[in-house]
Parts: sequence; structure tokens; C-alpha cells
Amino acid sequence: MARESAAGRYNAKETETKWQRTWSERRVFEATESSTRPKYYVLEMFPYPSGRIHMGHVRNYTLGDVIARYKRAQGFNVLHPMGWDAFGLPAENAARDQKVHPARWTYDNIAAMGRELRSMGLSIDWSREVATCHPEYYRHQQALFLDMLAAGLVARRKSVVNWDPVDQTVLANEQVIDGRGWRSGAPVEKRELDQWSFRITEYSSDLLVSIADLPRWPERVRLMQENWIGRSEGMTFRFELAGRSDRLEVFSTRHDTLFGASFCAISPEHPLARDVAKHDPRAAEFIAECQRLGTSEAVIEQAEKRGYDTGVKALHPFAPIGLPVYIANFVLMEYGTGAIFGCPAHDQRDLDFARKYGLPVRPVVAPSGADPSAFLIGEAAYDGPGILINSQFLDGLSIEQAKSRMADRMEAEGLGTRTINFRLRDWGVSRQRYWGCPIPVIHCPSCGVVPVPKKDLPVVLPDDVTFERPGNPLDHHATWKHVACPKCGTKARRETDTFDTFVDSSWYFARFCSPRADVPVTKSAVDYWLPVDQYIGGIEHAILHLLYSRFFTRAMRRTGHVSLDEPFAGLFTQGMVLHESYRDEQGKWLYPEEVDRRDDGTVICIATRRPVTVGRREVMSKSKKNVVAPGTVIDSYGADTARWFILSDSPPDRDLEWTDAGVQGAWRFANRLWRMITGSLANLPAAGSAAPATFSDPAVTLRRATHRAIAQITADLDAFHFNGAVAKIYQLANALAEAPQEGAGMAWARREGFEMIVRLAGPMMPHLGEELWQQLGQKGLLVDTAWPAADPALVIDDQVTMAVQVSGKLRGTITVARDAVQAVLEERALAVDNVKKAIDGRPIRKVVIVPNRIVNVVV
RNA sequence: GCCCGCUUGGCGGAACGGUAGACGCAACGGACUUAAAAUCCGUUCACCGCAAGGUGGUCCGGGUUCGAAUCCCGGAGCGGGCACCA
Repeated sequence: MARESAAGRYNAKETETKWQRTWSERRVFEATESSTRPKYYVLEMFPYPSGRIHMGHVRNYTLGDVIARYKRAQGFNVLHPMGWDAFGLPAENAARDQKVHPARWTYDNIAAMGRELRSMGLSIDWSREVATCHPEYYRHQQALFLDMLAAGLVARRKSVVNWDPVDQTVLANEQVIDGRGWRSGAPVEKRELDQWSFRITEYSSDLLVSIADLPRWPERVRLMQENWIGRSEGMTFRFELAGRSDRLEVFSTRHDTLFGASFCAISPEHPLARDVAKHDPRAAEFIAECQRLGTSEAVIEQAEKRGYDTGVKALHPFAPIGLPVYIANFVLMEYGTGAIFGCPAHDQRDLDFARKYGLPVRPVVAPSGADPSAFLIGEAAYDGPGILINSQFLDGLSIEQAKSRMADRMEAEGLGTRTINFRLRDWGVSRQRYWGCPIPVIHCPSCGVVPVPKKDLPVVLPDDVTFERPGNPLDHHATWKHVACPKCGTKARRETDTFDTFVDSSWYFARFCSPRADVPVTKSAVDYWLPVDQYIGGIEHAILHLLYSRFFTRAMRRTGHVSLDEPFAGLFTQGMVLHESYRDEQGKWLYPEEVDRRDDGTVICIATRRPVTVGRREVMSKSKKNVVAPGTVIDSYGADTARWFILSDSPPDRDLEWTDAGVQGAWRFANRLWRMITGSLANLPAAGSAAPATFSDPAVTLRRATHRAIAQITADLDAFHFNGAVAKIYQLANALAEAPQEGAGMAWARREGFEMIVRLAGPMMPHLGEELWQQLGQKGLLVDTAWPAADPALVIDDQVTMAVQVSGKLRGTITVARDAVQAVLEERALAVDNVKKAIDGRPIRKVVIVPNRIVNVVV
């Protein structure tokens, strides 16, 4: 229905194929460094090859493509590559469930998704395509790892994982559902493994401070990264433990409240907890219970706050008090020292804990002016400003003064030290999985850990693996892990862990600069192209992927591969794509194509003719079947329509609701533009005709609309206001449709308008743009045509309409010369009948004038 | 639970602190057509009014300002992230 074959109608399918072939044959999007033009690197987050592209991809790559094409028209030497984030869990799940090899599954998906992406008409340099699962990619990642190992940026340490005791497998957090393994259903346990990690914490301070150097990042992403790194100033100090020789080290940012302490809490993984558990079975049971929560911080934080009194007493350093030491399920071993002191009066979580276990609540900070003896804590902890009370040598001080005094005293007595602590933890990269990049080290019984010599790279994944047995197939492989030690030649064992897939995506943007080089990156190429000028992707990557990439770039700088710290100069985070969901009377989910919306507004199931419940709009997901396949849309309407719709309604950083009606509107507009221009060709002067000497008033009006559109759309594209740019193209189309065809200079003005609307819409609807450009008699390609500039004389009107308010309420408007002086404005404003009526003879207090916008008469 | 956002007509949204609702969708009325599709013209925040015009209105409650969708404080709802999904 949508595809029209009647003569004179726009044939999207044919046209799009034609221009995609032309661009490809002329290799217009292949980037080279040998250019006198300034470079511009546009990158969208590369996709995981799940098999089919989804609307989120279409949105992401459309946004990037508009920028790439726009920058290209502006004269930049644009790099716009594409690749595949091809390692990961879904391939292993497919192997297990569908008995297909992960490599086969992945490469098939890449081929299928590549075809779909190509049909979108993206201005991508496909000659630079990379896939992270390809040995030619990951061999360089292994080399980078060896360089980082040599540079001291890699550590081997114990860290905890979710362990499925039945499947004998490490589980990802998403595979733990309500504390149980997603397949076995067995309660998970935490288990400690020797793991490789990158020492990202060495850069904690740098990564934090340098956020200030990223002005073209969204404010909220910078805030999220700051909070994630989490710098805090406090003290690390020690409690003596009654009857024990060891001591308890805690970190606190509220050491001013130490006199209000009523307990200490330690993590279930804390050495003291383990020691206690050795001869206290109930403690051991409590710890085991905590272990069953898994490693997810979200789960731990939302669990009921519980504790177990170990019976150990921590001795207050300045008072004759023994604080009970609890093992608590909410204290994280990874943060600080894994131990805290609790001051219930001034921390809500501590207060809840104290109320639950009947611990004393002693206020030590009172709001200034409050009576210290009458200041009591009820349901809410007091964490506001105030003056210290009940605190010996701190009494009467402000919180800041008290912190300082306490720190001085502790440092003088050797009890503790001022500490800057970060929330950021080192990045554990070991994964007990097959479908990932092998970590290139060998464990030798006599030499210890030995790096694989670079000449032996890549360490290639073996093909002959089975997924029948639970656990890591690399570990079960008959021969793969058995190797000779590169140092001493004795029998040794290959590392069977593979890298976290975040490693793969932490440097792909650099690899794109020299994708076929036999080193990880060619220095001249990365020096030329990096940083990425505009990076575009989902907000869900705001923290981890972006932070890891920032770290990796620093690591690559330290190891001599690149010369910069920050990989992404500009960042744009797009919203998600939503759709209504449908359920039949049995509550079964239905696909959009299974339902029909009737004229009376009700929705029915096509197969059963029974009514359907329309759910609210939510993120497209297979489980709710509220997905629209981009391939179907592109087949029936063409890529330009899909792109235009995606850009037209919602601001790109907000969620977008996919609607059929909206797509049809976009399709109608493409046709309208086609009809308007091809239907007018006979009455237009030839391409390149000189401007006539005179223009009629309507011709000037049209030219003003054209040039205002150029100025506004340029500004909108610069600001990522793609929906605004679309609206202004509609306005220009309306102006062109309304303009009379007769009059001095009119034909020339109409050609100018048509040419401009094609050039302005070109980055968004590139195929239609290219076709109309040719129809308008242009010889070159639209993609090679420079971005238009507006004539300033035609952008600014000499008459303006100003609002007249009386005490802030609109009472009328006046049309006056631009930049009229105050006296004229006052006179004209007060002459308006409605204004006189509203003033009603009251005295005028003042007149506020906003130039060319508002006259506000205050009475 | 913690961190970060978002909330404007029937719908998507527009609006340097300055005429709230541009532009699109949907709906309704009309033209063209044997008819339908397509296309074209018009209306469309609510209430009062024949009209001129008035009153209310940007999630809720306060505040700052000549003027608040926009800034500040408090709250509600929805969403993203929380370190092994990518």
C-alpha cells in the first residue's frame, strides 16, 4: 500500500537502491588522512550483533549520520566508521540452546545486520569495519594488555563472583534472579576467585578532575561519573578490640561524630568476621546468609538491613566505652576498609539499625540555637549543620572545626590519618567464559605468571569446544590450555579466563583510525583522527563504558600508543524507543501487526476479532512483543521515511514513541516534497541562472522564509535540535506551497527555495535529497555540495510585533520598526484600547522593555 | 536503598526568565471523485461570550521576579545506572 508504483509517485525502493550504489561505487564515504580540510570524527556506539537491528539502532545511527553528513557538507574531512561488539554472553546462550557454534552464530548475525544497516543509507566508511571477535582485532587487544601488564597497570587479586553450585558456573548479575541461578534455580553463593584487574583506581583523581575538560558532554553524565568515582575526604583510624590483639580499621567522613558512636559494623567478607565465624557457628550461618544475596550492589542495598553481634567490643579511643561489633549485610568490603562505626543520631541508616537492635542514640551535633539537653532524635537522624555537644574536646565547635580538631588529635596520637577515599574500585576483567578475548598469560609452576611473548600472539580461541558441560569450555578443552612455559619450557597452563567485553569496546574507536595496521594503532592515524569529535549512544552507557574508555585511553597513552587522555570530546546521549503494548483477553502479548485499530478507536486482534487491551508505552522488548522491525518499515516506506520520522517528533535525548501514524506522516511529507518539486520543474529557470534585478513583494517574502530557514536549521543542527530542524523544513515547505507562481523574480525565488529545502533536508533524507538534486538539474552529488549560507539581509525583519503587557498580563500587541526607542514604544503601547482599559486610570509605576519583544506597563 | 534524569492540549512536542501550545499526528467540517484512496482548504487547550473580549491553564504545594513551563525549596509519578547484559 505504501509503495506507489503509479507514474509520478516517488519510488523510494528504487531510488534508495540507486543512490546507495552510487555512493558505494564512487567510494564517497571512505576517509583518508591526506586532506587539507579539518578532520571530524563521528562515532556511534557499535552494536552487539544480536541478529536483527532494532529501532534503538536505527535511531542511534540516524542521529550520527545526520551529523556526519552535515559536517561533511560544512567542509570537514569526516571519519564515520562502523564495527561489531561481537563477544558476549548471548552467543554462548545460543550455543547452548540452539546447538550452534558462537562464532557461526555471531558471523551470521553480523552479515544479516550489516545488510540491514546498509539499507539505511548511512554515510559509513565500510572499508574500516572491524569485529571484536576476529583474531585480527583481539590480537592487538592482547598486545595492549601485555603492554599494560609491563607498565604496572594490571593486578592479580581475589574478587568475588556469583557462583551457581549446581551448574558449577559463574553467573552474571542478570543471571541471578531473586538470589537463585536463572537455569538451575539453586541459591547462589559468593565465591572468591583469583582474577585479573586493571588498576583504574590509579587514575581515580585524574578521571575525576578531567571531567572538567569535557564541556561537550551532557551535564548529567558528568555528574553521574563524578558520583561514581566518589571522592570523599575523611579519616582512616583504628579501634583497639577488647581481649584481642588485632585492631579494627575504619574509614569515616563523619569522624566529628565519634562521640556519638554506638556500634561498629563490618562486612561479611571482613577478616574479623571470618575469624569470629571460625568458632561461632551462628556467625558463620549469618555470613552464609549474606553470601546468598549475590554480588549485586542494588540487591544488597535493597535487602533488609541486618546485623549479627559478634560479641567483640571495639574500644572508643577517647571514652571508656566498648562498642559492639556487628557483622552487617549492608557494609561493602570493597569500599573504604570494609568497616564503619555507626552514629545513629546523625545517619539515617545507622539510626534504623540502632532502633532495630536496641543500641543507644546519642546526639552529638545540635542545630545552633537548640538547647543541647533538650535536643533529641526521634524517627529522623539529624544530618544538618550545627554545633558539637556531648563530645569532650569538640564541644562548641562547628562540624568542620570538629573534623579538623579530631583529625589533628588522632594524627598526633598515632591513631589514624586524614584520608582521601574513592568509591571507584579496580576493574575486574577476568571472565570464566568461552566467547571472549583470551587473556594472554601462562601459569608456570616454577616461573609463576608468564606473559605470552608478543611474537606468539594472537592466542586464538579453539573452535572445537562443547557447551554440554557446565563451566568454562576453555577449561574443559582437552589440549588448548596445556603449553610449555615460554621462560623455562616446563609444562604450564594457559590462562583460561577471557576478558570482560567492556575491554573490547574500550579502544575500538582508536582501532578505527588504522583498522588494518599490524600494531594496535598507527600513531600518525590516531594523532590525526582522535579524539572522537562526536560520540553518540544510549544513556545506559553513561558510566561504565565511558569511564573504562577514558581509563583505557590513559593506559594507551602511558604505554605509548596514543598522545591524549580523553577519547570523546563531544558526547550525545539519545533516549530510547518506545511502543504501545497489546494483550488479548487471556493476557497474552500480541505483536503490533497482530492487532487492528478500528475507526471507533477500539483495538482488536486480527485473528480472533476479539478486543485487545492497549498497554502504556514502554521500551520495545521482545518479551512484551511491542517491537517494530526496522526492516519491515524500510521495505514498505524506505529508509528516508524511517529516518525522517525518527528525527521529526521527539528531541533526540528524550524517549521516542514509535507510531504508525507518525511514520505515515513522514511518508506523506517525502511524497509532498517530491510532488512539489518535480511538479514545478517546467516553470523554473535553469539551474545556475543569475538572480533577477527585481523581486515582487511575495518573492521577497518567500526568499525571507528560505533564508530564515537556512539560518534556523543550521542553528538547530548545531544544537542537536533535529526535531526543530524538521519543523522548520515543514515551515519552508508550507511557504513554498503558499507562494504564488507569478510575479517579478518569483520563479527564481522558488528555485532558490526548492534547492535550499533539498540541501537542508539532505542529511536527514539523503536518498530523496540526492534524487531531487539531480531532478533540479544539478550535475554533482548532493553529498559533495557545500552547506548553504543565509543572506543576513534576508534573515532579519525590519518590522517586529511586540507584546504589550499590563503588570505582566498580555493585553495586546503592536507592530513597530525594529529597535524602536523607548518613547515611541511607550506611546504606541499606551494607545492600545485594551491596554488603556486594563490600566483603568491607575498610575504607572514603571515600564519594562525587552527590546523587540515586550513592553510591560507596571501599575 | 543510593546516584542521575524526565513530567506542557486527545497524542509527539515548541518556547535566550518575556505573546504558552511553533511544527507534526489524530479528530471534525468542507472541496475534488460514480466511489474509495491520494490530494487540497478550514477548525481544534478548557470555560464564559453573538462578538470584541474575559477567566483559568505547563505533575502537586510553596517561594523569588514587573514577568516563571523555565530559577529556588518541598513532594508525587515514571524512567536510566548500581561494577559479570551490552
